[in-house]
Amino acid sequence: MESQWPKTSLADVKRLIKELNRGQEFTHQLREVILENGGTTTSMLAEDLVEKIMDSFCKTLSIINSSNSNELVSQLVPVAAAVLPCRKSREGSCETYSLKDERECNKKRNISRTSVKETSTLVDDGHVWRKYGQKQILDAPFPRSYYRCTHKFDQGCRATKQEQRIQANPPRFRTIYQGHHTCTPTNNYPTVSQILSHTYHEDSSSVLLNFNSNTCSPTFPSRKKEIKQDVSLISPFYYTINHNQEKSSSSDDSFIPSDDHLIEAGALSSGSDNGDHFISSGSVYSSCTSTHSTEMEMDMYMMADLVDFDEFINLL
DNA sequence: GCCATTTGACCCGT
DNA sequence: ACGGGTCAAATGGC
Repeated sequence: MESQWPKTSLADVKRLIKELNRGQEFTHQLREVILENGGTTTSMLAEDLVEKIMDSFCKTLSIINSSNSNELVSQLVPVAAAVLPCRKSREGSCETYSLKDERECNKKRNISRTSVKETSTLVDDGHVWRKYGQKQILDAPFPRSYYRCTHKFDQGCRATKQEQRIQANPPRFRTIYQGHHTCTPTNNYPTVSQILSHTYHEDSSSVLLNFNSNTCSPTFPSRKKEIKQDVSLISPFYYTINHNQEKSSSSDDSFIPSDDHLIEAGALSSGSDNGDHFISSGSVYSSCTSTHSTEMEMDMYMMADLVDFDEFINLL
């Protein structure tokens, strides 16, 4: 299968995967260290691991950048900045993050993540919310509803959202998500091999691999209709690896023009399902369709868990 | 009876 | 002082 890839693109993808995998492993180790220390201020070891994670992600960005994939980089940088802890400038540090970036990062540290989604209907984003207030907003024709994650008190999850109707006819709703879910999953996640095995054994079926280790929602549905999760919250991007030289219709932003395959990235539209290119969030979505395309949507927040990227790329 | 929603009161930032 | 966000008692549905 590797021969189907253009050499340079394949090499870049493999390097990218490897670096992501490293970041995953280091993050995992860091979590272990933090857990061992009972969540208190950690040691030089933890600091070193954070450095490695930063290095890993910076290299990933450089690899992508060298592939002239500016659009993907433009999406990766803010995501990585949100994921990774800010740090002081240090000799030999990755050039991807400038001092200005770090200042911006520090400035935004205490600002909770916010995203806005406008939809024609109030869709179930897969999370369990508890309404805690409603208020009439000045100069707004419709009241605004306030929701918090149902796990706010039992798990300290601080995710909230606001919903407000902004237009009567046709109906239009604005949902503002703040913070991200820190509640723990209630079930186990499949491995990549499980995903691929499941996918290829069930023709035209689809499965979801959820990277979102803090999700409150079901994570391994077998049917597309069940794969409805919060798209806006995690600022996702996604890749399409098309084995049939067909440009995916799920994105307008091709970042690696290639001979045999396309890997695409783009911001997701709100919860759309356009047949073969179903979009979900916080997840890797694999679809074994008639075009044999595989879509991967990667939640960069959740790199610490679940997926062996080397195994994944080897299986492609 | 339990749990989610409603809604007026209160808090806080500007 | 005002407006937006949150709290918490009251209410309603199962």
